[in-house]
Amino acid sequence: MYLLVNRTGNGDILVLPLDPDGRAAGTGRRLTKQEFPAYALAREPGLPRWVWEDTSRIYPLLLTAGVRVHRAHDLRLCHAILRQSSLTRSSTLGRAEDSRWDRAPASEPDPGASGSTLFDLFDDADDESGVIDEFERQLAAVRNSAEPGRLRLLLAAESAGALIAAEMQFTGLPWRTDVHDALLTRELGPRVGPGLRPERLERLADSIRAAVGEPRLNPDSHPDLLRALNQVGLRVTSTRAWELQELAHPVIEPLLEYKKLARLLSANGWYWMDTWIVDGRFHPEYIPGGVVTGRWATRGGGALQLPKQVRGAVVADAGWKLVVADAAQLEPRILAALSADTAMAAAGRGTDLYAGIVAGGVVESRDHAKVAMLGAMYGATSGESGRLLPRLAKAFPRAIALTETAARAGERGESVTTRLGRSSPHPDERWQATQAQAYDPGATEADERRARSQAREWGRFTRNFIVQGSAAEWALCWMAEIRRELRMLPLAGTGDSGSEFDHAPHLVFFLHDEVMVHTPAVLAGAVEEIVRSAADTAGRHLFGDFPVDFLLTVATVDSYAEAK
DNA sequence: CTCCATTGCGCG
DNA sequence: AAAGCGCGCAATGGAG
Repeated sequence: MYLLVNRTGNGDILVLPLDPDGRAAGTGRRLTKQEFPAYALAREPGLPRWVWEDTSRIYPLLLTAGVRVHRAHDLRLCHAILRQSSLTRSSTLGRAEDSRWDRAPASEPDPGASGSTLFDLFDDADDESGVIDEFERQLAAVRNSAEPGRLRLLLAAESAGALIAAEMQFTGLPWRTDVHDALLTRELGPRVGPGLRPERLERLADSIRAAVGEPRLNPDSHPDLLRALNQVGLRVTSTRAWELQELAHPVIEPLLEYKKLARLLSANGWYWMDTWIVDGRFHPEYIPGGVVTGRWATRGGGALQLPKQVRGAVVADAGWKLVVADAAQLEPRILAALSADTAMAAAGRGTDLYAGIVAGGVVESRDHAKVAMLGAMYGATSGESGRLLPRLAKAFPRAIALTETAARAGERGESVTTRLGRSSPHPDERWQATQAQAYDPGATEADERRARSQAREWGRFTRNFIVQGSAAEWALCWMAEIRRELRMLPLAGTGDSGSEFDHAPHLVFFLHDEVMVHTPAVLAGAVEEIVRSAADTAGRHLFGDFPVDFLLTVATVDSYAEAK
């Protein structure tokens, strides 16, 4: 059963039951914002699927009232998928002109809170039926597509992801500011005021200045630093660490150390801590579908780039544990399943996939296996990776053929589609124009070269899209399944009935192919079991009976730094 | 002053 | 442009 939720201009909530085809079925109710959570809670036992425009805007209303829902359909996210998918290209939704559903949402939080806003205009222009019509179009597009089952799974997974994202932002990641502060002080020296360098950093800056003989040099200025390096005879064209690493000169060691610590200070220093850690929790804003391939993005706080350096500050509460799980070699396993390459799937059965490739005699070392695989999925042509590719192609012809086919499609400007139906965007007009230019009778050699290089570039994008995007789908299904099973977990032993989320295991972090669950210590074993079985379930959802393993590394720890 | 591109580096 | 995908963010410095 569907329950459509729509917000009126004055902040009230309209709820309307819909039939399986998305048509109004029964009478609607008008609720105030305050009444809505209790209403939702009362309906949850019937496991309705809540249909709303934007989970990130409406769900916090429920979360702040302590109410969580099982299932949702996020119209904005699902629209984006169906609009682009080659599987629904001929649907009404696929053929329509751009509408408000195709425009980025205004980033104002809580539109109902203030009086007259842009949102009121929306509501006057787009009443209830606009939302119902959109939902009907989406259901029809799925129903009439060649792969309704896959698309339904994708939309459910995407929407579940939106629920999880809102919940994780709301709950936050346990973060010990005292541990973080101690770590910063150990590395950088005691905290100093804004604009000043901590002691350790200042000393390194002095060493750098002395080594290049420029007492006033600001090591944070790339142009100045580059000039100074050239001045002392170092033939570098940039100040990148990997390039400096190769050189022998007294300035190199302090400079590399400076760069590392300066990065720590600016990216995850005290200022970051003050800004993002509230009451012992890190609350990043996750953006489901924020990356073209379907991966999540984040806004603020750099949650997807938490350096290993500071992970020690992520510590479970007293009496609690962190269960950290990581899908091992996810993308190559996805590739094996996508291409039904049984030899490659076999190489990863019950073991590290790269080790399996070595054991099969394809290459000599795990490092070679890894660099060759990554190269195949990213489109490397030269170097070690390029040299090893033929051996992979011989051992795993189906897998490599799939990546090549995806690349060729991109080079022609065509889109590619993931396992569940997310399609890559088409290249823009400038790309098309450059290609057209190369076919012009008057085209120069340079025109052709430019077109070819640009075509290859887009080919590398589509080549990777199909793997990265399908892996993102697997990860969403995995996490959705974890969430579902966690909620069914009996909370015996915690002295709690289970309605209070403060006492139940819950997801607190997600990083492309890695999840973290914060759980009462007594339930850690059960959580590990759930995380593992959810991976198998996700594999079956995407690939049916195809015999591919999705191996996990799972660790129950007190601190994130202990995982891996 | 604000806006924007560039550089560099963190993550998968 | 590291050799090859996808991101976010901070700092700098030039342009307006």
